[in-house]
Amino acid sequence: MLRISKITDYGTLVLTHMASMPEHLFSASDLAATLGLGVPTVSKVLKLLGHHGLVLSVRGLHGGYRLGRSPDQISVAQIVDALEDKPFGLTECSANSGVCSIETSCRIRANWQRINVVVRGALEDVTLAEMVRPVPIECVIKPRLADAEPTARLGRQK
Amino acid sequence: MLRISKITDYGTLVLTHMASMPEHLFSASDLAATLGLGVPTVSKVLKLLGHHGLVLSVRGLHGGYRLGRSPDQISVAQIVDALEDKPFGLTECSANSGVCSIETSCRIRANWQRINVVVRGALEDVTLAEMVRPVPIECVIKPRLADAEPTARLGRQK
DNA sequence: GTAAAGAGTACCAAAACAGTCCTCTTTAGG
DNA sequence: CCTAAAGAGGACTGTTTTGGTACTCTTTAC
Repeated sequence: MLRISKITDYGTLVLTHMASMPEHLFSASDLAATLGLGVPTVSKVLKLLGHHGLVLSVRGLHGGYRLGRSPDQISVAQIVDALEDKPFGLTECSANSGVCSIETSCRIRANWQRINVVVRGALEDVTLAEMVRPVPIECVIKPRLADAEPTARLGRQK
Repeated sequence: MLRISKITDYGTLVLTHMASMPEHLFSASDLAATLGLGVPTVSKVLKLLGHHGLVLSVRGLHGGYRLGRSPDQISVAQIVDALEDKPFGLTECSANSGVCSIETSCRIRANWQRINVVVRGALEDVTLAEMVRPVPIECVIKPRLADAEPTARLGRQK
């Protein structure tokens, strides 16, 4: 359905927050409390990020996590790769379905891969450093394409 | 998980096949047989496509479907819009989670929207007409991530 | 009037997600 | 060297999505 999973969303949140103090050591429970997420959830995210070197862990008493490299060396694509369980791609290579015998399907797949390249480029283009930087345009009022719910909770952040 | 759903995949297949004979009237069962898909599945796809004007239906005996407009007027984005049930966007606006009160989350969301724009642009850029055109490269053996031949039109990144 | 074709809706099984929990290892501090 | 805090690694489970089907109604050529 063309969405990133919740866990990836959490990942960007966690990493963005950590990027604001790149040298600081954060415990999972600290982060959970600060970001308003569950401790087990944050732990899971951090474990996965650790596997890909996006964060470094320090075990033992007074352990925690810190950023694995500088924020401008971490792209959104890397976060997605670390947290989404399936490999990147808009389409499953439908290679094993019988459909592949139809000659048109081959052309279709090639075109989807072309699209994939562009999408991935977009994800690689945005780094954590940019996520942290204040956004030029004001970001509060701007509605999403189909933002129906008029909850006013966004008003507090200016 | 950053994938299009199967139904969208089927939709591109069906439309691509129809685009090869834009004036011809196809019955759902014809298409199902040709493409090796189930009749109910193809029906579902065609019904949804019809709601968005991508195909026109002719009811009654000897009825069927034909393309709603010329292949170069149908973009992949339109197919996605017709067949994915949630509105386009990589992220749910996490509006209702408590996370929104954190000030960084606003910046993150703005950045995700930037990414959304690029992704959507990629989908809007590819038309059915292009999907039908023979692909320059041979496409059978080529593995997934390997190819990155940047088409001039698509090369928006960097 | 009938049969073929689409329209609309409801339903169910399977897969994916999200979140939690449990046990084991590491390590600072007393 | 014992303890408690923190991470590592799995396993598990309830819920949501999805994919596919089925059933009934409407339309229309002959």
